Amino acid sequence: MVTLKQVAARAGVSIKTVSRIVNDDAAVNAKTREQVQRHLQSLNYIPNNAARQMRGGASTIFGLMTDAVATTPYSVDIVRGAQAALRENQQTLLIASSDGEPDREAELWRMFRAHRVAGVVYAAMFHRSHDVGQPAFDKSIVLANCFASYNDRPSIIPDDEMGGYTQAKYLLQRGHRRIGIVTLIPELEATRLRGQGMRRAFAEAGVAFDDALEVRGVHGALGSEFLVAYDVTREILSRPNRPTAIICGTDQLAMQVYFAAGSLGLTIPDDLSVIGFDDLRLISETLYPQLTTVALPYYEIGRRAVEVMNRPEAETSLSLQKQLVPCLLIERNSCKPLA
Amino acid sequence: MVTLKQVAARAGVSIKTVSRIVNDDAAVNAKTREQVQRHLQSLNYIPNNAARQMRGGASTIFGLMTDAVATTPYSVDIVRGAQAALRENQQTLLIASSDGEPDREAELWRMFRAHRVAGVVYAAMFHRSHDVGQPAFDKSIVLANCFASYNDRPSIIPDDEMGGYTQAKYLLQRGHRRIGIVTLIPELEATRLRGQGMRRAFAEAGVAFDDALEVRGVHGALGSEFLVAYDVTREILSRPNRPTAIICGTDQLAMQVYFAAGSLGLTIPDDLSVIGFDDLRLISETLYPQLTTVALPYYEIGRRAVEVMNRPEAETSLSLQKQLVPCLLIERNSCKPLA
DNA sequence: ACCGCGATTGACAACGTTGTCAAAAAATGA
DNA sequence: TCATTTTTTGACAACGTTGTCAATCGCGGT
Repeated sequence: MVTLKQVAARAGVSIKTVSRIVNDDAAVNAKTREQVQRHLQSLNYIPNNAARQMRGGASTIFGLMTDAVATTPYSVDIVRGAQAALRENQQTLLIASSDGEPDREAELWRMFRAHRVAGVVYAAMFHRSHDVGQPAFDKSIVLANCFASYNDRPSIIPDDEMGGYTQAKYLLQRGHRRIGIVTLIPELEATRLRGQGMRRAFAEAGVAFDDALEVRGVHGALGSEFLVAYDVTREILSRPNRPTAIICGTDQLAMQVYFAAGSLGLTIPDDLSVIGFDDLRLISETLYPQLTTVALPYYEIGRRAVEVMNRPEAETSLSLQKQLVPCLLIERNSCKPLA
Repeated sequence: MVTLKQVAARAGVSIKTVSRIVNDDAAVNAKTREQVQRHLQSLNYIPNNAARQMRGGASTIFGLMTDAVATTPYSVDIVRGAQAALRENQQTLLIASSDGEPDREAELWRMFRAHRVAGVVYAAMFHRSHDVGQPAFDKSIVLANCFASYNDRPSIIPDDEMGGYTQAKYLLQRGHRRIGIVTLIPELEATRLRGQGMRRAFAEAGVAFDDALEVRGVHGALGSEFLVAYDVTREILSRPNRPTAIICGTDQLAMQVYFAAGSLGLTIPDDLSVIGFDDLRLISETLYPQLTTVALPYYEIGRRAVEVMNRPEAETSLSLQKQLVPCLLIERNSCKPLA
């Protein structure tokens, strides 16, 4: 690799002068600058980051650690969002995934510290609580899609309560009263919050919430789930007074709801309205008819996480500790007002 | 951050001695070692990678550049595979995405060079041809999911020809003769190769290939596609002598085929067999009945890409220039032998 | 010609690490 | 005991960069 020294030798000036030009630093004679620049070009000089960092400058590398569960592929949008924010400042991302193993996670922290990263985003693939056991890490840590149980770290999470509220309100406003709910695993923070939001919407609309219409669409422990949405949906749709709409915990569940409805001869949205969650475009835009859903703002979460990290500590006031990112409605064709 | 110097001062030995212990290098007196180790622990020393690298050691950072189109979320498995391979050697990954912009791509190459990465994996989100315009880069570059048109770089790609062959053979072996094909955009390398593979399977089985049953399931240019699989499938299923099975270019297309079949009162797999491609678990395992499909080996592609990069140049013989990774059949419940 | 000034340039140290080589200490053999 | 070998340790340089400070240059004013 070409070094300043080599360029300096070729150009017949001192190392420092070349350095100045590279960083377009202090005043350099226009003529010299031009000369040297030519050599920089022709030798294809690129500054050595390691040397720069060692010299004491702020590191431009950030770390991103995920607990990577491959079942939620769109969560990588967190990474994309983070990269977009980093890009603005010419920073880069060292990424690694712990696969959920604590040993591996400790190893990664060491690795990040070895690289002297300027900060770390810890991104969970499910909205959940997570305690980063790294008091030794002196740089900023921001949690994305998860939060510390002691609330002692800034964290960026989706506003699931609002998401549930939005789902319910959308259907209630369109006249639906008997609304089925196919939920995710109750252990998930998301499930709890969304249920809360739905109940708030029902209360606001003055409609009684019918617990009997709320069923689990997923069974099994986290990590080894299996879907039962097809069966349970058939069941609630076969009841005497069947619901006119169904709220789903995931677009994936919505997919099974579509099939269950089809198997009973019900057409969406004419006979049944369906609303999803996540906006996995792969599904929501492919379903027929396309799915009205509430988007999980992964991209925005990643973006904000980096933004918070780049902000001077001072600004990271208490009010920013836990940032909620809105979950917005994406209207497509799977819902219909009740005549 | 704690340095060797600080540890040395505390332990009352020279910097070099501490260095030796950190790298459990030459012979060090057992007693000294133990003493110093205690201080290393208590001060929580972690070697500074930048300094190490500057000293001349091989860089442990690799670069991964993607052209990130968010529509194929599972392609991130390439990243996961790469990380798995890296992990074995304590190496790490600097990732960045060009978003398909050449300017941005050039910028990223500079960035990778600035960090003196030991090699770069260029991963495309679609199997396609790509020419890395970086002759200046002296480290190894491996293409993943894409290949150089001059074939001058090692590249790891899915064996799409075999994939298409597998799809067709699977159905032919089960007695299907009239087989519909819902394809991707013809511009894709994958489309061409799979078609080739299918024709090979038909020829081997002595069955005439009916071009009339091959239809496009996607319209529009790359990047702004829209699905028409639902409509075209309904069309071919409405013909007098309708196909008994359908081969899909994607699980996503298969999803629409399911809905098209349902809309005509056809049950899968009893009235129609369907076979997909990609094995997007989000879809293939959620469809009802679950989808038999051919897996795109993204994870393996990523793993091998790093493996090739870590191999000394010598071994990268010509035979390795273009590595095909097999696309294996994942058997589920969407196909049925013809009675 | 001389002085002083600003503009331009360069010598040198330092960042944290490790390879090289020599010095010091300990162990061995006579 | 002393010479010799072996083990253990440390001084120093170097990697590529930039901050500090001093040196040099050009030029206008006296």
